[in-house]
Amino acid sequence: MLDIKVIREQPAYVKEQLARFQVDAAIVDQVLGYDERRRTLLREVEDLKALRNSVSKEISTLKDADSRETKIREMRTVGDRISLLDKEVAQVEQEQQAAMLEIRNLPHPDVPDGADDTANPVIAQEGEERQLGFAAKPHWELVEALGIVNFEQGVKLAGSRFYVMRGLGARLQRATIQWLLDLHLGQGYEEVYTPFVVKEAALWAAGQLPKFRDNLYRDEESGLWLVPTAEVPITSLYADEILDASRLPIYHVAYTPCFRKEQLSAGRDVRGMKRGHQFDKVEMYMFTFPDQSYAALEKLRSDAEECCRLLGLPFRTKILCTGDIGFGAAKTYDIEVWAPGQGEWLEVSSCSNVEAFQARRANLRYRPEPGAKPEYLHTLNGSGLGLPRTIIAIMENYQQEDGSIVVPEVLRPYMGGCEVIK
RNA sequence: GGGGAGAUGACGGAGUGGUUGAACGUGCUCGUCUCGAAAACGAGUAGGGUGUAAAAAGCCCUCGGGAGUUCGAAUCUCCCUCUCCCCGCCA
Repeated sequence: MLDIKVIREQPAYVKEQLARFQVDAAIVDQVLGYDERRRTLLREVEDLKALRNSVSKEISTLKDADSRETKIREMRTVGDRISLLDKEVAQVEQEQQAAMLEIRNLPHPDVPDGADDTANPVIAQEGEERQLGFAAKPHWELVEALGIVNFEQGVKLAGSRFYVMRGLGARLQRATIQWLLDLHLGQGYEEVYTPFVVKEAALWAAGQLPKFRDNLYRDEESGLWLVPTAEVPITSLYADEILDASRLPIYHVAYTPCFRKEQLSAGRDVRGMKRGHQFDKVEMYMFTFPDQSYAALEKLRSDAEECCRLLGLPFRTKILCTGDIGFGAAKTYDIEVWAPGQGEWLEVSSCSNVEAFQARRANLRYRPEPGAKPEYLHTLNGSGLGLPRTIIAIMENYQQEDGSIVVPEVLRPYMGGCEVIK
């Protein structure tokens, strides 16, 4: 959510920035209209309440029954007017809030214009689009031959876009999660384990709602939603709280499964494990002072890149353009790893500074100094890393001509010393 | 699933219709005292909104959440949520 003060004071700037996302300026005018009306109503109703309060006090001291009756009758009328206005205020407030929740975050000056993901500039790269000395196979062929992933069983259990991992495949996944968590612990993150279902409010706070409603799984009976990313529960970890400045910055890392309906056109990304309705992810998340969030974003990015580097995967980092950056983000880096079997770069991490966008939605603040007014803090999130794609890249990069897969050295301790999956 | 108790400020804990945004205690901050500390004493210590160039003052709202009664509600009524205890059931 944007700061209403910024909208009020710099509407032209807000409109201009939103225009870069093809967002109609009308929504800004709409918000301004609600805001103006709300404040007008507020002034009137608050004056009346002040009147009522003082007269009520007066009534309690009046001895004379007649004048007492007169005042009470007067205040009855005032009370009616107040409840009428109160309802109007509530109505306008709700409309204003609803409109505010629809407005995306404003981009950081670094964010370039661009139509879609093909316009994201590459800003760093380590490693090449490596060619193996033989015909590289896509991962779905490798895993089927090795019997470590079973796609049919996934379909049998839950339908398309689900799969079952088994044996060393399952273990490779578990090892990777474990290793990633341990790595981030060493980078200064505190591990959290959260519920995998959350209340609706958490989805609004994180900015998943209203936009991604159709992509989320929900249990009607309990009103709980399956998390699409650990970012959602972590954002609300401290919602409605005022954190002491001494606690900041807070860095968290969490493993969760992620559930997304991903209603894509049939035929797109259907092969293999690249895009399922359920996948695992290790997520990094930061709560920082506003003036430190961009330095934190660089740490986040470098911590994510370190995962790729240590796994020995060629990777490159892009900065997302206006056509690709997410709803809540002010600036985002995507990290992609090379998958020689499929012959494409796979996005394994997305690191974003959302500034105060989520903090406002989650009512998440800190107190700069004892006695000072609370301020919204900044939050950042970054995958470190997304699992199936990391595993895909591992399998496709470490495959050998005979179809076996060498286990990256850093993962071997987590695989009981296993060096090759064959 | 059945029965009972409760939800007040950072914490403990008063308060059952009229200067109670809230006694009292603890904690915290500042000051006095002290060589320094402790103790003692004094003062201060919620959030939001509106207001303002920005502040401040003033005003409004907030005693789990919502609706209601009333001139006036932390105090009365209804609904919801959550917490705790007992019984049953089950991983």
